[in-house]
Amino acid sequence: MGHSQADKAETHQKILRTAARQLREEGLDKLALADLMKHAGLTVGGFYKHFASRDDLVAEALESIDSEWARTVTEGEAKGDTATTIFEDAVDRYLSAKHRDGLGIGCVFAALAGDLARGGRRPREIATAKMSRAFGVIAKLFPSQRPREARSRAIVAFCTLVGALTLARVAADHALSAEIMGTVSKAVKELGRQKR
Amino acid sequence: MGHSQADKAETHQKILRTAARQLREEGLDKLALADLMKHAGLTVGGFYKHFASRDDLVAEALESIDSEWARTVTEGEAKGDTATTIFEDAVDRYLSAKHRDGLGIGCVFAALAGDLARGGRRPREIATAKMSRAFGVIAKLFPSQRPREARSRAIVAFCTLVGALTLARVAADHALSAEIMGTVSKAVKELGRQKR
DNA sequence: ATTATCTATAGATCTATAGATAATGC
DNA sequence: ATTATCTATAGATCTATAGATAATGC
Repeated sequence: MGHSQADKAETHQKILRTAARQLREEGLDKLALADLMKHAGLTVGGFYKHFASRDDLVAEALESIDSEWARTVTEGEAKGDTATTIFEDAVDRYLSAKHRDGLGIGCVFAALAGDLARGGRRPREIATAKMSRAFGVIAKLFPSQRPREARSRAIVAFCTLVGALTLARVAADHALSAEIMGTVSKAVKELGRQKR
Repeated sequence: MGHSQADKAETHQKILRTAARQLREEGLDKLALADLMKHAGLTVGGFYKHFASRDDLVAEALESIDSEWARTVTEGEAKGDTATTIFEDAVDRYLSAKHRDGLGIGCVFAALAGDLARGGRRPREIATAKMSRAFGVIAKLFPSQRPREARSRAIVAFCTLVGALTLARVAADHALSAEIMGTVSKAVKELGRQKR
């Protein structure tokens, strides 16, 4: 049982990582603190030395989830990929069976947008900032388009991807789920290829 | 305090209507039976004369929510509107401030897709059937397109609309919320106007 | 006689706190 | 001395059920 400041910081991060996953898997309201702490290898009593309230945990955990889009772009640029290649790789990864079936490590909007829409001001503001950033990152991947067109298409692409992944997760029918992902993947890639 | 069979059937419908609204407003898991019955003008004790379990209520309530799309099409055809007009009116209504701010009487997917994705088999199967029907209804509004194209575009349109409304509800920033709805509205209408 | 509704409550959650224990760090 | 963690629990939920009451309908 370590108690050093370094140990505490590590514990804090461990709780956040666990919460970030469990929130997306279970929903904003269903995550239970005792269960969270158990998954983090701790007990519930220690929780309030790390967070002033459950709401604070949720806010910090949401903040800690960073966009895959930004990471994908940085990696793609390091490899020298074109913007189109980077965008299409990101779309493939977004609309993959792995992402569809991996709620806990996936897109925060596909997992939690419904909860966030009903949520308090703070979670919604955190999510809004992430959304704006995503629009910006995607728009930059449409360099052959005029800036205003690129932003519009980025917004449309993002809404379409989030809607498609969410609905593919709802679809109880495997074939329908795959059809949604395949169809939308093609359509969204075309948005990125448009000139003008 | 009436107890006739007719009264009971009326009470049953009243509970369902109330639940259909409250489920969308609060989420699949947060609706509380005592609160539901109170909103329906009753007390919690009577609940289990109408439903074998909470799960049964949720399933029946989800079933009872019928798609606005089908109704819009029937009404439009009665007025003699063209398919394009019907589609674009429906898009305008879907991406309106009224729909965005009226969770309880709006699209079941925009309100509950996240919850449904995590839900049990039964709610998901009910939702899947509704989703398939929506794809079919929208595809028929694209009569100038070849059937397979029309279906693909209908799927893309529906995913885009659901994603856009959900994200417009999340956006804490009014301008951003309006930008999402306006941008997506234009783009989705273009999908309907394409020939080939 | 049957049953739709009511009041009341048992049992199972879940958040937040109290108090004990054992390690850190001045 | 301070504090990170533990065990235990108070108080507030929520689902489901028990038993009383008052109306229906054979």
